[in-house]
Amino acid sequence: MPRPTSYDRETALTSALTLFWEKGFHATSLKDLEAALEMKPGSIYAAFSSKEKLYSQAMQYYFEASLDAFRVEMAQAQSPLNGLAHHIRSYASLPLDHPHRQVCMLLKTIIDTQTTEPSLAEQARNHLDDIRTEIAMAFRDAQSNSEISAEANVNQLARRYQANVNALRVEMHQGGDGAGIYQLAEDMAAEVERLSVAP
Amino acid sequence: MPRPTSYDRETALTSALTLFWEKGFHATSLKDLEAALEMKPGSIYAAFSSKEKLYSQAMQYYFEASLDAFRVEMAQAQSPLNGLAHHIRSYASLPLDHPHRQVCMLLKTIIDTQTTEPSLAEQARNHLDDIRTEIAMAFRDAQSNSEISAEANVNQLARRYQANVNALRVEMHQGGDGAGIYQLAEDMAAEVERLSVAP
DNA sequence: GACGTATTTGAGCAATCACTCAATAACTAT
DNA sequence: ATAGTTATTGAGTGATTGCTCAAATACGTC
Repeated sequence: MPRPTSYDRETALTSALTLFWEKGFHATSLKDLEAALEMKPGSIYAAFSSKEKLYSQAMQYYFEASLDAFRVEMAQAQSPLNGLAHHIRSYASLPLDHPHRQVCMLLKTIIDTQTTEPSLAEQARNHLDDIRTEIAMAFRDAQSNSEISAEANVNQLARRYQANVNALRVEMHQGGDGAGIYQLAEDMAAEVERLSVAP
Repeated sequence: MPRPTSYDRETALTSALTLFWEKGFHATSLKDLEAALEMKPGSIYAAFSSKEKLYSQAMQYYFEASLDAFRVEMAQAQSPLNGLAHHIRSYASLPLDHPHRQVCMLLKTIIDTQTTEPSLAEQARNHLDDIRTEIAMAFRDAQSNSEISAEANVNQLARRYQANVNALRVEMHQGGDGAGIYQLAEDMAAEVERLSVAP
């Protein structure tokens, strides 16, 4: 009976995500969003309530997509440790203009909104915690496989691993030369592989 | 002959720095700055030309102070490698409410202004490069002392070191529990010390 | 083809943004 | 005291901010 929506929600969220990720929460205006989503202000507010809630939903979408992609990567890996090492190397081999060659959206959100929109920062923090838990699970899998030592502290390893990925992406964000970035990723991947115990 | 300025430039820059560091470039309004600097808009513009130039000067001030502090730390250290390891540990032992328990101002600037105020981002990048050069010099000193291997690539070590510090401060920025942070810093410091060759 | 429902429209809202400038105040030199 | 010089003042600039809402529109149903 009613008139159906003319926009695709997923497409709109993806556009919003790209824009927010690029410019940040404060520097992105509704005019920018209107252009990117090809929606008029009224429609945006009918669909997403507010700029902050739109950001929140775009971030949620990003988080779910990232986690899914990570799980797929791990499932396809030869072993958990291999998957983790490969994941790091995959960043360095991204094309120079790839949108993932920048700081993680969640990290950017925390830095951007910690003092001004604490609820967005908190959501981002929670998502990062969830991802770290997923990383810890991969290390635990490696433990179950006897790929790494049974005494290793998987939570600590996960924290270090995530810190490394964050640092790598921060370096990439600066658009640095390929060689330095590649070497850095290689160092970090090697650090993961060094955990492997002789079979 | 002329009327002297009533404000202290260094004090004003420090106040501006604190505010910008906390809220970021875009979320800091001139009203905020007027309150923090205790100056009226006209005076601010007479002294600093624009919001962007004020930010630039505050960042410059931050950079010089940071570099000076780092050099003092290194000069006081028992050895270059000791100094570098201690520097990392010093972050983790900072009081929980200390203003340095957050992401580096230069890193925040890059993430905040990369697409919107490219010249600020470039300035921040240059400052970070200068700091990395200083770190590389410390590693070179360690090499001269035969504290680390003569074959070590000091530029690569410096990049890794800086990446670690960035990652550590990103973790601290999230206000995480003391134990995890402490352990992370300890891991990173140990990584530096592991470079030491037997005497 | 007309009805009822829900979406889309876009001009326009008050508030805030970075910023300006003519007037005033505060100092030194004479 | 007075003159000369510069800093400070703060009301006010036009532009832009996030957001609203009455009107117009597009659909499925009967």
